[in-house]
Amino acid sequence: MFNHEVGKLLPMTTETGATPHDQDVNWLDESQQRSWRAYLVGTTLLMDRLDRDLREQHRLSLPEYEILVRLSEVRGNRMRMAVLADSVSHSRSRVTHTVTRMEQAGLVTRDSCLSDGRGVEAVLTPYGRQVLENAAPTHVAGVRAMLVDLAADDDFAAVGRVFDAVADKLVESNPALDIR
Amino acid sequence: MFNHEVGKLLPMTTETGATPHDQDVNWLDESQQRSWRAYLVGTTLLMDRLDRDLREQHRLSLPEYEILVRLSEVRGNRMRMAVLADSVSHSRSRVTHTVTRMEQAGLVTRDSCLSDGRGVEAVLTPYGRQVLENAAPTHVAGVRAMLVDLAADDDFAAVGRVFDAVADKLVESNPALDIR
DNA sequence: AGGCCTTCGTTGAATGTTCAACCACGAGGT
DNA sequence: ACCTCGTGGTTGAACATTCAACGAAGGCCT
Repeated sequence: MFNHEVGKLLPMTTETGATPHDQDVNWLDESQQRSWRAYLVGTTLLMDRLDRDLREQHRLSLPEYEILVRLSEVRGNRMRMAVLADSVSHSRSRVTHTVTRMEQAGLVTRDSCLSDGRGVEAVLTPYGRQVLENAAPTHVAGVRAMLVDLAADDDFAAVGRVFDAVADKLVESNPALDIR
Repeated sequence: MFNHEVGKLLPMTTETGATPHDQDVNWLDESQQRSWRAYLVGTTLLMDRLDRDLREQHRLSLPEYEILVRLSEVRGNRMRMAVLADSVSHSRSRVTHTVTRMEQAGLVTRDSCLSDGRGVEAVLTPYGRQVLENAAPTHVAGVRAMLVDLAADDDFAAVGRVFDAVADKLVESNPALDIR
């Protein structure tokens, strides 16, 4: 018998039935599925919105904003490219491109690293700091309005725990290769 | 006095100090900041990884996979483009492009809608179903290993609640405009 | 029938991201 | 000094996404 209804599964579960090596798959249960899908669409909409707000109000993308924040937090307002990349969890290539755009916009400059001939540091400019300081209030307000203030404190703390674990796991299992 | 240390704030909080209209900003507290950042990097790493796994093992991107799932779940395995777009929370344009690629790969076909001359339906092909059924177990295993099984049941349920609220809020406040 | 407004979906260009290849430099061994 | 290897960062092309503009059809009103 041929099963045309794959079943109500979240973006990933697909209770098949007429498929190769099945029933040894550990599908998500109903409630897990709902949570997973809520997370998927919620995250999509949220990131989309935060990015849009920053762009419209400050001509800044979310990834650019994150880089400005990282630079603003360290002493000297300068960071090696690789460290910066790790800290935002983006590929090196991506950070190179992003920093190039930010450099053209006057938000940062590049400076070669004295202690290591290969190294390059991204440096926050006064203008970059200014843009960040203008953008930050808008952004925080958005994060509150669309996320933090919608959740019970305990629930939001749980989100923190869960994704801490996720990040640990994924940094851990990072296939030594420059996987990114 | 000029404040060079912006302060330890999450990707968004930036306790400024020497800035325009400050202190009327409702910054996140320490714990909220940690949660927010964990969520940001965790999500980045997680999506990255799930996408990579699908690509390497099944020549399928995560957005493509989600579309296959949606189609597989609905009666007739066909869906209007707009409904599909809403269900995955992507822009119509994006879905148009994605479906075009998927059509070229033989995963879906397009069919014009009889009841509405403007309408177009995406239809899952048998091959598309096959690819989905092959990919699903891998994908679910990934979702479990990098997320679900790392979290306490209560914590994961909390994630569901939080992002349900987020999605509701954002669909709600959707500026009537075809914002996407 | 005509006109106006909206929604549906597509298009192509601009923008961002990934991917593979690459060069320069540092580290360790001989 | 010389290899060899790994790392840091960049490059350009391929690929994916966004954005603004558009044509086609439905809905409504007169």
